[in-house]
Amino acid sequence: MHRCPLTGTSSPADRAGPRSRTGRPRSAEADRAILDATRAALVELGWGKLTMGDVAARAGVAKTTLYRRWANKNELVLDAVAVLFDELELPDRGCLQADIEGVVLQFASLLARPETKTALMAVVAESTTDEALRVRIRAAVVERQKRLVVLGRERAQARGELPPDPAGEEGAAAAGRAVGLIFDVIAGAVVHRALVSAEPVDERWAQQFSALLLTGLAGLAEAGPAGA
Amino acid sequence: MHRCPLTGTSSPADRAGPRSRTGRPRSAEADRAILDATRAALVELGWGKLTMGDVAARAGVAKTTLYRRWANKNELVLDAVAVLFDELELPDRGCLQADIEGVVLQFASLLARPETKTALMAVVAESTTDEALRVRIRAAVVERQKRLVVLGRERAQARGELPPDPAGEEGAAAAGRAVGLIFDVIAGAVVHRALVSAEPVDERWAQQFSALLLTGLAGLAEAGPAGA
Amino acid sequence: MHRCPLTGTSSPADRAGPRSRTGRPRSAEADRAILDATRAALVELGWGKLTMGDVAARAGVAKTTLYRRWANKNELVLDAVAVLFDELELPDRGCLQADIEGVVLQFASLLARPETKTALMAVVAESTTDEALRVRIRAAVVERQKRLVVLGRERAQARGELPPDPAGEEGAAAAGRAVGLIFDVIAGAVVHRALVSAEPVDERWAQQFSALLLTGLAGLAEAGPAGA
Amino acid sequence: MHRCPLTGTSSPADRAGPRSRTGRPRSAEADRAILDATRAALVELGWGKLTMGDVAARAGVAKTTLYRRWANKNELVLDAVAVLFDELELPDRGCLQADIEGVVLQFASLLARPETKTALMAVVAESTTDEALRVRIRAAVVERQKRLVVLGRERAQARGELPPDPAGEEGAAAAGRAVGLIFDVIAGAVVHRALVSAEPVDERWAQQFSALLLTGLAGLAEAGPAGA
DNA sequence: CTGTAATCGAGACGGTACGTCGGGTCTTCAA
DNA sequence: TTGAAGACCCGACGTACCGTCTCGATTACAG
Repeated sequence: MHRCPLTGTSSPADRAGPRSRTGRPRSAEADRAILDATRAALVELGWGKLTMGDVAARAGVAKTTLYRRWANKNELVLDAVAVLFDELELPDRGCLQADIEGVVLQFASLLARPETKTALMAVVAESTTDEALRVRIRAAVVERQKRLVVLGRERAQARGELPPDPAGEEGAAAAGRAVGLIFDVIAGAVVHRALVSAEPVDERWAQQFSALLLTGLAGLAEAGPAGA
Repeated sequence: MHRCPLTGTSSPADRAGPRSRTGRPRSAEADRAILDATRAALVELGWGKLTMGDVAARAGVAKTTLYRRWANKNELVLDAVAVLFDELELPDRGCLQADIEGVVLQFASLLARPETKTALMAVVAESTTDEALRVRIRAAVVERQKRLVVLGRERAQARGELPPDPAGEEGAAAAGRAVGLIFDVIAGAVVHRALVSAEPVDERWAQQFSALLLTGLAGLAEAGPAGA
Repeated sequence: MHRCPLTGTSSPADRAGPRSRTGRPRSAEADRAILDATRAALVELGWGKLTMGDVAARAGVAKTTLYRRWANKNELVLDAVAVLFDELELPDRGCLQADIEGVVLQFASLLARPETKTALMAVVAESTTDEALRVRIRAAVVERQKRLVVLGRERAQARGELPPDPAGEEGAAAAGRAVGLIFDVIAGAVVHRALVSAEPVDERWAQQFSALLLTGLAGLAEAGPAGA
Repeated sequence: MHRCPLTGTSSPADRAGPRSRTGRPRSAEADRAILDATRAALVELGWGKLTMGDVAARAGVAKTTLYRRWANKNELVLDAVAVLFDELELPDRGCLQADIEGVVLQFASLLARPETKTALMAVVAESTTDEALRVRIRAAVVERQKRLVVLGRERAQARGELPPDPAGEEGAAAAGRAVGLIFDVIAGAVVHRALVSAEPVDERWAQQFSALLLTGLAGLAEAGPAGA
């Protein structure tokens, strides 16, 4: 296969290996048009009814141009949706609970967008039988969100709301595990409520959840050094 | 339309509307064979490559027979997978934390099965553009799991690990919200770790997660009566 | 391959082997609609621009229905055009030369029809690399025309314009060779003038050609018994 | 358009309109390589499966280079095949019948070559819907062969086997018609036997055909002055 | 010896058709 | 009425060629 894995930042037009020195170069504008068209098609049609031919037509591009860049619908849609996760930020709201509430609501509003909600689950579903896609998801989605957790934790430690990371190699590993745990709890709870339970993630829920998590974190911090 | 919505317990062969009194009765064996074939196909092919024709061939049945019982692929797969959730139980392990750990590991091992993991996410993805399917999912999956949370909570209250539900209509509502929250946190975290982060849900993770949740619940119980 | 060779008379719907006793039978109307549509498309578009999709659309039929009956464009077009050769007849014009002129003009007017002219050469061209097609052409076109030559010869013999076939096995072989030769001369000359030289096959040409052939036949008949 | 019609003798590299005095000149070697590659591809693949890209690759040349010289597949293939007709000659075998037999066998052996047989019919088929191609075929194939007929006739007249052309304008016209007729009969019969009837053009057939034609010509010569 | 102008290989591009596959329906015959 | 078989319509798939285009790099001739 001549396509190489997405690093999470490179544009697809770059991904033709070592950039062949000869021949007509790939059109960067086509890249942009295709991704825009993909998002538009997701909004209108949803994952299930989105077709490669339709995306090509919307982008004013030949189908071959799509397939030259992406091996299949999964990878195209993932790339199209991944950039939306760049919008997530962690504004400083003064205290940890407010920060958590903020990120929960922000994430929830991202999931409320039709292109995100329909695409994300579908791509995860496909990734259960497609190792390459699983790797791409980690790079394009998981890592992009995890850094928010890392940042929030550091900020809370700076404020004294959480104890500093334990020293040593083992301490770093424990901190890493904590970040992973927290990330799965936050993202998992929000996604599950929004898409599986199919109930609204509103202010009240965000507040209750944040309270639960905050207390839990405090307990974890106490027990952590000894327990883990 | 001659098909009626799945209640979550009835067998598909029962669902032929007013049950015609004449003609050849539907084969119950066909039902079983179809659902078995569906699960087998999910394991081998995953959701994306599973086809109705293939399921019919595996089951030794005509496609007509499938469509007489299920309106489409989504509903068939959902029914085929839903019964797996009946395996989930809540054995009494003596204390709340152990109970939580138990249910987490049990759910994780269910999600580790290829037919569950690929089908669940796919069906949820489809449900974002299919209201009927969303309803079916609630009945077949969400409610089936939620009762475990309810049961666990009652058991913990009986043991005195959690305060009893507040009285009154408003108290019942608050209790309901708490169940929903806890359910989304547990199921969401496990699903997210298993499928999105794609990392193992092992004893250590289950223990850490349970500790986090337990502390959180205690805090919630204290603040709950006043705060919510 | 599940398709069997054309016998020249059977309808394509019959050609599904031993006629499976089960399942929905093939639509005879679809057969007719497809062949009609093929001829119409040939007239409008010519061989080169005729597409399977377009034929299907004209016939109000799915592409799969075409492919279920014919393996490719060549075979479809051949079948569609072959029936036109049934129109050729040999009216008794009283003497051999007049009969020859008649058949020449008749064949020329058949070749003047756009569907015939574009299709015939194309199919012959393809047959140079497709043995199965070559067989089909013999059955559907060559044999259909050759019988006219046989008939004309018999009639001329009855009139005493040509000597009777020599007796014996060898005589029959010689007669067969003569028929083949005459056929290739007539059909070849007309096709070549019409399509390669691209000049009109009019009364004058037909008369000249018939005179040439008639004299040649007389000479052949004289020399034949001894020379061949 | 910068391409001019083929005269039948010019090399494609000459045909760049007013021949710009500046810039890099076209590679004559490329011309040769392309035509060779085209013939090779015809042999291996036949007309139907021959592709421009494949020819370019075989010739070690870019597709651009092909299209700079030939407008399309038809014209390229025609040019590639046309030169083969230059091989046809008319060796003096002493008498008219022998000359006819010679030319028939020679033409038959040319048609037996796979590149000729597949290309000739295909190009003729295309020419039924392409006027420009028809003109090209006349120049590249028809005229090239017709001169053999003219030559053979003159030789036979010199030998006294055929009467001399009648004098006057009308006589010249009649002679022209006779050449055309003879040409279509010879070429048509051979092509038809070889490609449509798909039977061998061997010595015996050639001899029988020549006898037929010779007698016919004699009769035509007698009747001609009066009848035409 | 420097510019101008055409060529060359390479390969991306917009199109059109291909032949196949899957979804879901319909038709026939047998049970 | 159900069930197996299989034809049907529809629409998308991913591929293959077409003929065009844009690159960077050559290669001639003109000044």
